[in-house]
Amino acid sequence: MKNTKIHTIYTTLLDYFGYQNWWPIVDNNTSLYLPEFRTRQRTPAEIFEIAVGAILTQNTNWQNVEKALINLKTDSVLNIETVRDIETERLAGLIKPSGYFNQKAKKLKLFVEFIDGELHGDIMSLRDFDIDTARKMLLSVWGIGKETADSILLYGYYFPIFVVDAYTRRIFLRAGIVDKAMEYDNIQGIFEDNLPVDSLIYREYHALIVKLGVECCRKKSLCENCILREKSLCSIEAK
DNA sequence: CGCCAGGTTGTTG
DNA sequence: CAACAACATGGC
Repeated sequence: MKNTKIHTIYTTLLDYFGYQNWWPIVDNNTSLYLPEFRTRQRTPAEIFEIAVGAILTQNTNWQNVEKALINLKTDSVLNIETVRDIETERLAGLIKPSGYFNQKAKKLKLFVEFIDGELHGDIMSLRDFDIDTARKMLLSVWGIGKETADSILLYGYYFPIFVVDAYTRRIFLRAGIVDKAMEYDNIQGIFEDNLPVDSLIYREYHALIVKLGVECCRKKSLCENCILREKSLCSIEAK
């Protein structure tokens, strides 16, 4: 059975916040969110940057990730060849602002090993696998879990796969649509079963969820500002 | 100063 | 299998 609330919340957030144009690309020391990202295919360089950003943003705010990406770009390190050749210690130093820098440096190295090995150096070739295979391939890489894999697949390659993150859990827990014990794939299924199979909708919806999470649905919620509460789509008491 | 951020992995009961 | 620890920086 269809849960129309899932789609209603999407259109409500889109009306209120507008298109988010994710995933950002860093240029001239700022993150760019361009309308063209909604329609045009990503270039190999962009896909690599999106994947690096997805790894660096694990449990880390974007502001810190942006600093790390700026460091990488400034030193011309944000490409497969250079990440392959750079010393792990120097890579870790460049991404220090994003936190967990030793682990993340290792993750970036292993991701490039994956591209070299499984994809024969061609990052675009992941597109040619079916969605389940591509996901399993990414999940086999140490340091890439479900959210990171799905972010790469959705925002890099436009595979129609819904990204579930901490904000998704929190917002839809508070809205009474998911429960605390629900697992990642289960929550993902709720969205995919109640929305058109459409990469653009999945991309914008997840970005809008993050927008609402940052602006209103924080750990200490700011319900007085929340459009979902205003539209009676979420009924928790403000605390 | 304490809290927290667009998670993942490893360990323990 | 669930709960918990480890990983770490910078902004508010």
